[in-house]
Amino acid sequence: MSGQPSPAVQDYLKLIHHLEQTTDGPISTQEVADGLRIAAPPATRMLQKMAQSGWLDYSRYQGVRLTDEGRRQALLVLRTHRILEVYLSRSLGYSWDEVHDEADLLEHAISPRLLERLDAALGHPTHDPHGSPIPTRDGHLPASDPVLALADVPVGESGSVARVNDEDPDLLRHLADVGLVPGVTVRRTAASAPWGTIPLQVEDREVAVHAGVAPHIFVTLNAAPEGKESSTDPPSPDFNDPEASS
Amino acid sequence: MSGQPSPAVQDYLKLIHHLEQTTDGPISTQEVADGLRIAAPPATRMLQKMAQSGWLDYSRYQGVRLTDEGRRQALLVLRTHRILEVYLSRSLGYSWDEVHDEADLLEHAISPRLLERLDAALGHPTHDPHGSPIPTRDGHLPASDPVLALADVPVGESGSVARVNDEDPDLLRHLADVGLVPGVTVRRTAASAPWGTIPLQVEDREVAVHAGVAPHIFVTLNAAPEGKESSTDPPSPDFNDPEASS
DNA sequence: TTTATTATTTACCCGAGGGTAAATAATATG
DNA sequence: CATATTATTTACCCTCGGGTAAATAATAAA
Repeated sequence: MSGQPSPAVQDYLKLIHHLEQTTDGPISTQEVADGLRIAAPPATRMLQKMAQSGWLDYSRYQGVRLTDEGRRQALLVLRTHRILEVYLSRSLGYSWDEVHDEADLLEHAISPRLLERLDAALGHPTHDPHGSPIPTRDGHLPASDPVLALADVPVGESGSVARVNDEDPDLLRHLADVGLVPGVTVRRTAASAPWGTIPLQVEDREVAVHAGVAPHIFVTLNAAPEGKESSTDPPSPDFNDPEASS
Repeated sequence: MSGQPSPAVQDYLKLIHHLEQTTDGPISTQEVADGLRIAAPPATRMLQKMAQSGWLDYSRYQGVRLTDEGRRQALLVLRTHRILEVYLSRSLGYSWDEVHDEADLLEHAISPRLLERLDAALGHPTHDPHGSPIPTRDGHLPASDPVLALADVPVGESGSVARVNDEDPDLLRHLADVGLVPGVTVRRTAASAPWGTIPLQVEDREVAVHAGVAPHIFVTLNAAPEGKESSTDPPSPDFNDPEASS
């Protein structure tokens, strides 16, 4: 049903997939309209049409859910987006707070062939610069290790930064400044200090971040809960290395 | 007037500029419609609208001409297109017969910022892989040396390939095969042989091309009309090096 | 110079994807 | 439980950029 989705449909699919990641129920028309910064009526109409095309399950007044085919398409768009992010970051010197907007511009214009060329030139990266996994060519997300928000890491425990929230460029710049990028080892050295500050050990440095940033950083806890013992090192496959900041 | 032209308007501007290169009178509605592979009526309507926006001079039944502002815009699109061609060719291993289509896909999506980054990364190239000059950032074409179609080069004369027609991928593949790429030295060794074949000396090799290809190759004649004497070598500034063929 | 041919234009239609205003369903509140 | 509020939907509008059919102007041929 419906060959290649239009750029607009791709944007809807991408957004709905994103919203489904952080919501369990169906996605409301309102959330979609807000996310795309358009009015609700055109969103309703588009969702109905996309349901007819088989991308969504839609029931009046109840919101939408991606179908399997819709999810596959969404993941293909996401694959394009994230490969472009890696390319902009690694090959063109973009900092990781700049890549998102530029990838949004390019993701609907690039040919499948160029995409695969970029992917190959990059050595088939598995994660984007923020640590988000890159879906496979056939539209599936490989299962990833369980992660924990840094806010929920118990005091004393350490782990490896797996992914950071990429929605706020200001946050990304700050994280680059303090060295909280995917792949680094981080340790909660103490309970939250007064004035909402969280003391951390990032690699060898002691830093303190505002409590508000902790929920946006996701780590994989180290196997050994105590001591400096690190059993096997490579839980981080091929993380890229976004430069510090602009 | 009219801030950023839409992708469609950009395509019209680019085509009209191209047609003006090989036609002296105004460009007819028919030529535009044919060039864009659309029907004449929508072309008429669009040309009228573009005239209102100040891109074109249009008079009923008489065809169109680019205004200065229209030409400037067309050259900016061409700049984007050609820088992308150089990038695809040099940095991503595209052969010179593949770059055109891919550049067409990307030229409307790339941000000005990324474009300037590519331009800088390439060292501000002055010509695309086919030898066509790249317009400047402010939308002007630097004056270039006079060229002569290989078909019009007198027997015995030699010159340097400045530019080749980039409209036919098959022709481009053939030219790459025989080594007729921008920058090489070519010499007409004899008059056209029978069966429409033209004998040439390309660098050190003797080749013969079909007479039909000669009008699509443009050379700058060497100062010295005879002998192997080549006065000063660098009339070709920074030509890129498209690989042989796929 | 009249006529046939071709190019151009006008007057329409279409789908895509935005917008508003108003009706209706769902939900929260008194 | 009745009512106020909010979300959703329907019914309509718009622009953009394609399309056809038919009228008209320009041009070539008889």
